[in-house]
Amino acid sequence: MAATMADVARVAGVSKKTVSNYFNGYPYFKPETRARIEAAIDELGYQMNRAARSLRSGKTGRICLALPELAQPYFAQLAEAVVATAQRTGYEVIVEVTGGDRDHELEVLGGARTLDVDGMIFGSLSMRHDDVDADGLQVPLVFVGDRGVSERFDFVAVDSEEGVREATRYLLDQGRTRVVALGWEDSGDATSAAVRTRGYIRAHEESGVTIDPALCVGSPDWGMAGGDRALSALLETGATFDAVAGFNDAMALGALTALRRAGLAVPDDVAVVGFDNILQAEYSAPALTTVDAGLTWVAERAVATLLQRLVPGDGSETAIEVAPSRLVVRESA
Amino acid sequence: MAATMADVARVAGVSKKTVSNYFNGYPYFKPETRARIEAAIDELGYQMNRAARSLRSGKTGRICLALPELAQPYFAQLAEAVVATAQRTGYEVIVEVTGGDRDHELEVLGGARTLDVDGMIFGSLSMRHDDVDADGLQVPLVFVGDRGVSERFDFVAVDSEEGVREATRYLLDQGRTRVVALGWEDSGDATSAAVRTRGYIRAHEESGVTIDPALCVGSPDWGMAGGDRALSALLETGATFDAVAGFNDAMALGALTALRRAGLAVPDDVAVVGFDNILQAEYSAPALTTVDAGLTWVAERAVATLLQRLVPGDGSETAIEVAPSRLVVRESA
DNA sequence: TTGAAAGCGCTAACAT
DNA sequence: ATGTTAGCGCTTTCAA
Repeated sequence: MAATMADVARVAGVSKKTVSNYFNGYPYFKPETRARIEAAIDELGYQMNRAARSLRSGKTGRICLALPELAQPYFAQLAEAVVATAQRTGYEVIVEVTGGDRDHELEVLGGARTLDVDGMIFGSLSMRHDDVDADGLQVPLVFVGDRGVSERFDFVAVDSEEGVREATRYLLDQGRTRVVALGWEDSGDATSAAVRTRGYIRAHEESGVTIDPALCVGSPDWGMAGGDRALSALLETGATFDAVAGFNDAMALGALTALRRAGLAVPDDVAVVGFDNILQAEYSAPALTTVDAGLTWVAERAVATLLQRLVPGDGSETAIEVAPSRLVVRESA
Repeated sequence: MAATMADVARVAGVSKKTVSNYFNGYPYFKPETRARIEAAIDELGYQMNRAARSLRSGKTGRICLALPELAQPYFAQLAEAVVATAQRTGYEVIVEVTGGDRDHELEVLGGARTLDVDGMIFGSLSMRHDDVDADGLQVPLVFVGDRGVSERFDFVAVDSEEGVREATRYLLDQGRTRVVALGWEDSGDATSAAVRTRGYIRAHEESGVTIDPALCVGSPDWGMAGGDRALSALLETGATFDAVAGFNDAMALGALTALRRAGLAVPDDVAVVGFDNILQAEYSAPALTTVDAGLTWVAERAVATLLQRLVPGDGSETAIEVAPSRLVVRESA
């Protein structure tokens, strides 16, 4: 049987409460008391029972990170940064993969209590935020995603509209006029796709270039496979274009593959830009011009904001923070 | 205040135990009792307090997945598969990122109790397994890694020696004779690098090709950056070679970048193979010939083996399972 | 600066 | 097929 706090107290010749104080960072100890406690802990190899502490204190020391997927480099890199930041602050991270499935997302959202976490960070592509029941939440929640998709929660946002606008402008400013919108979605919805589409449109308006609807291709899958498929399909139609604005790096990377298969030179025949600046963007052939979306900054702010909410007396306003982003020019455009 | 089981019992007009039975899958219920309980749960929006359940039952319903990093596609894909499999079985996954740091690894290993998990899956590159204190473990543990690095724990292994041998043979059988060993480590240690190095050596022995020590390059970083750096450095020395055997896909992908920068054609001047078959291998330019290491299979077996150990009466032998692997030929070789 | 007692919400053991 | 009792190991009053 593993040692309990009572055992430690007995061996150290103090009360349970004193040992508890020790573990909770209580500062006032006779040096001798502290030494005796530490010796007892050592001798018994005592490790605290977290379930008991949770039950009593109502805190778990865990947060949940819910993501549509983990295999996508963007989410993997976000997750690594979140886990690293949380670890540094003494929190553990439960990772939930929702598959971008709305029902699963809502289930996770409503299940914080069963999940047994103090708070949640939610990175979502699929969920519309306006119909989330904010009052039904059992723990603090921080969203991570595209600026503009929500105003009602703590939100660490990537200014993807501005980023895609900037990337598209970079293409247009080169004199390219037929730019494929890879990820297009012209809905009024507050989705990542719709937000980024607006950036693409604004760039064209600014440059006075007319958008050809034939170059606006959506993709249900925002991974490399999806980008490849969408662009290959476009190529099949016989459409001509001199650039591709991928609404994320993975799709842009997929587009690179499709172009290579078609024998088109990048950037000579077709220039390509992405958005996110995932690690892989630097190692594609050619290396991908993209917009750095401040992944690490986002992760750190998300954790910091959440932990702030966990502080008992916290009454600060709902925070919307926007990550700094910047164009990263490489060979593909 | 959130509802407790006692509240549910009162509203349903039954005892706490009956409600508890309901949640624990007890099958014998009067239909009416079941309906009353469900109505009460609904009415109160009851969600069980997991901390209390854990404290009492000694089970947490959580496992820990410890990995050197998450941003590497191989680990990200492994993690996604582990999380998905665990979710399917009703377990949550706490992800720990060790940074491949031995001290951190040992800390995680010894901290299962404080971590509050029922078991652990440990994917490690850095840890030597022979000095892990098997008796000090507080929960069942399953290792995931290269075959041959451990015999003392439940182990779901990738036969990387055989895989690298096969990949290297594929190069040698083409008549290539100067094959770079990217990831080389000629230590007697049971590390991934050493194991894969043996595969490279065996392939050469079989083919009767002499290994040039100048082509054996190690890399502290097994990511794309590391592969790029190591191969670039080799190129600097003026070494000539007609192929590269990357001991994992990420390094092979980095090598592709280095070769392109040097103006070398793949596979005409230099053929490249990797190991793992991560998703990205299909989308590099050119697409990477590699060995599929059965990532998903590994994740599923690891979870299944761990859950088997969690079954109370389980007394089965330590299991060493080896994942099926197979060469995947693409354009790069 | 430390101690004693109560109780968090659940399940195990036993009873019926 | 359902109820009663006890207690898991901690933290939280309250007291000294």
